[in-house]
Amino acid sequence: MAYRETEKMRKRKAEARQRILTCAYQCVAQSGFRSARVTTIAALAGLATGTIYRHFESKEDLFAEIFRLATQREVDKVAEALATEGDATVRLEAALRQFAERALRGPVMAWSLIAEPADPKVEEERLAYRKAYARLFETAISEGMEESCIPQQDARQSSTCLVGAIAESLVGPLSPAQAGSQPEAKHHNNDPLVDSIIRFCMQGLTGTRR
Amino acid sequence: MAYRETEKMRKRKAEARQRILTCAYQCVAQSGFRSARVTTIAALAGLATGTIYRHFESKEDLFAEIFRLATQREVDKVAEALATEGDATVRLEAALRQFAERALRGPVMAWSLIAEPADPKVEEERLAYRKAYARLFETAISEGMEESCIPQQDARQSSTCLVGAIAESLVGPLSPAQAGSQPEAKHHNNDPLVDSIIRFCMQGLTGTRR
DNA sequence: ACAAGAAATGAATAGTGATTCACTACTTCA
DNA sequence: TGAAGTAGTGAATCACTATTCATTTCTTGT
Repeated sequence: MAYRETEKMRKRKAEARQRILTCAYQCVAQSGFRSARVTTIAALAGLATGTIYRHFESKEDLFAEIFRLATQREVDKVAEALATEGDATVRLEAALRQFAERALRGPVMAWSLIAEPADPKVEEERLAYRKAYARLFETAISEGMEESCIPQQDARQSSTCLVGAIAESLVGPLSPAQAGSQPEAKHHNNDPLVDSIIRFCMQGLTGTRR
Repeated sequence: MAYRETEKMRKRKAEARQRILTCAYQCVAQSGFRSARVTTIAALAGLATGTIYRHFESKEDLFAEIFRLATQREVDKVAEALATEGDATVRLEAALRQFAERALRGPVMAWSLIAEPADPKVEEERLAYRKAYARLFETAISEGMEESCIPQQDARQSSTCLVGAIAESLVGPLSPAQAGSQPEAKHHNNDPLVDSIIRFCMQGLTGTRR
């Protein structure tokens, strides 16, 4: 016997894998899934094309993983906003705001996550992603109903509507056609667009004019 | 000179074009854009593959046109529902219901129109399609504000939220993963799903609990 | 240093389907 | 009927990239 995988090698492989993910992420964040090429990613990572395939089954799998990562990041932020002080409506409002503002700040990635056409495996992840948001909101709505600051309703259905209303409102501003028109480093805090989305959503939830 | 396009020929060509559209429509309604093949469509229309290209620039163009047609049909129906008697809220509610119920009745086409990944030109049409709905709703909302049965708000923004909330709520039930589970000839009138979507939407609009 | 194996390489391959185009068949009109 | 022009045909081509794999380079333990 002569070669056995050692800790050092394991680590190096893990690093390579990580680097691939990072570079692929970068590609996608820069111009979406559609135009991301395996060859480009490999070059960017300083690896040969074939090497990608030692770390990932297929391009689709790689992309699905990127999607999962990007998603996790977003969902975590929203979960965080949802975990602050205040009654359910306050927390939900903060969460919706977080969702919308983050999307407006990273429009290409947001668009890829929300609306860009993609391969089946990625689409699957997308459904999961939307469900993750919906679940988060659903829980908060249920809590709100218990605290009775939100009237009785089908929490799952309402959360789906929330996700839809926000996503749709963002598609216009996010879609690549509009890409150039967004001045780069805009803050998007207190964006009136975000305010009116949130007003609609909160009204839909509470049935209370604001 | 010997051959000049005559009325008869013009008509025959128009018919062929129409037939292509019909067959393509059928393909899409049956299994979506992704799996529709130019060759299949040609065969279905009783034409050679190449003939398709005498009538349409490219597959993308053909599909964009189908999308436009299908869209027009749907939008017209919603416009119709919006043109009935009653105050703005009543009419809007009827329109939303029409939108949702029609989608549930023709799930494959609805999914293609709402969510199926597609080529850029088709995606462009999709944006237009969603905007067409939004515009319709927007007008009704504005009317409602004048009639003061709907409180003051950004009508465009709200209409976008409506479209998003409905579309998102339908994606789950329509997505091909669920396809088999829908018993074929279900009525979808008084579907509780539709009711709760509509409740959310109308609350969002009016801020009035129902 | 060497043998045994693992990892990396990247040019060549392959699958997929849209699109082309040289050719045939048809239409028109004198 | 025949010349001129148009429509229809469909097998062959092309474009695009993901993926493969024979070969090379690197690691490891003796």
